[in-house]
Amino acid sequence: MAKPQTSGLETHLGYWLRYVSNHVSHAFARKLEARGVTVAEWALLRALFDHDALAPSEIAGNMGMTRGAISKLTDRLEAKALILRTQSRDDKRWQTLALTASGRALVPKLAALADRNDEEFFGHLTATERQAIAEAMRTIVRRHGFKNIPTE
Amino acid sequence: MAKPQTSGLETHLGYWLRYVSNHVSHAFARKLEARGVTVAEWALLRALFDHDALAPSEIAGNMGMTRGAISKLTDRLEAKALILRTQSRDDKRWQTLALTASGRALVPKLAALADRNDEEFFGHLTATERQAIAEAMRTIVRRHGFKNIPTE
DNA sequence: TATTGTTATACTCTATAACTATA
DNA sequence: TATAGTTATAGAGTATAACAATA
Repeated sequence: MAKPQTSGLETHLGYWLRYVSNHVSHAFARKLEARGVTVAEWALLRALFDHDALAPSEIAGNMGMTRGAISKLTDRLEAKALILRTQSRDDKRWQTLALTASGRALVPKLAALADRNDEEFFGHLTATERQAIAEAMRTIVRRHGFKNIPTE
Repeated sequence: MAKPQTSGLETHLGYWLRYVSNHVSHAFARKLEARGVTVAEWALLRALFDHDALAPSEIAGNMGMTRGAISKLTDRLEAKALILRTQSRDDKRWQTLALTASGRALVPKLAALADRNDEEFFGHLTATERQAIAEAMRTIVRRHGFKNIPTE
């Protein structure tokens, strides 16, 4: 009748999610490494692929990172010639970020790596299982009002 | 007929797991902060709760961390008087780590925080849903031979 | 030599806060 | 003053590698 007083690590669903997520993410990071980018850089490049000309502070809001973190991230991406900073004429405090030609060319290749990584870890699940898990995760995001794009 | 060439972030199950896992883990970290420990420290303390007198290199193997990382971790835990380092008599290269009285008293309180955190994020799911997700994760761990205990 | 634990270095991401330039 | 972007600092985590002590 007495519940165990001290639950173990493996009794928590959060433990299992973190366990798998860490490995999946690290495997993805190793794949991206061959292209010279990190997971955070991939997330930003992918965002610019759809919405070019975003301002750093907008990105900070979308991705749940601080402006300082975005500043360092864009430093690295600019040094790799994957994005371009442009000052706004109207308000010189604002910048807009956009992909360079080589940045835009790279994104589909990175997306293919993401596809391959997902297939590697979740390919054995049925489509129904994958959808059920994804839906459960989306529900949790909705219920808790998460605003960040994960970058780890 | 043509598949989209450049898949988006949200098309990958790995993205959703990382998204939710990061938030769940950060929420847990904030709860642990009130007790002055990190998630990595919690995982080590919980391991010692079951298997006292582990050697740092054994822990490194179990948790998938380097010996250097364990060394820093045990430095902090010893400074907080939660664990004790003891040199082995037989082979002076070996140490054994064990919980102090206050360390042992703390673990059940941390476990309660973990229970509460899990309930907060996954409590709305049915037992069947939770078990299905946990089982899917365990299967992935088994298939890929993961060896690390997640500490982020 | 091989192994244990420690230390040093470097990098990523996180967070806070001070700083500049502009409005 | 308020805001955008930068920079500095500090901490936790990762990884590699050199190191001393011991076997």
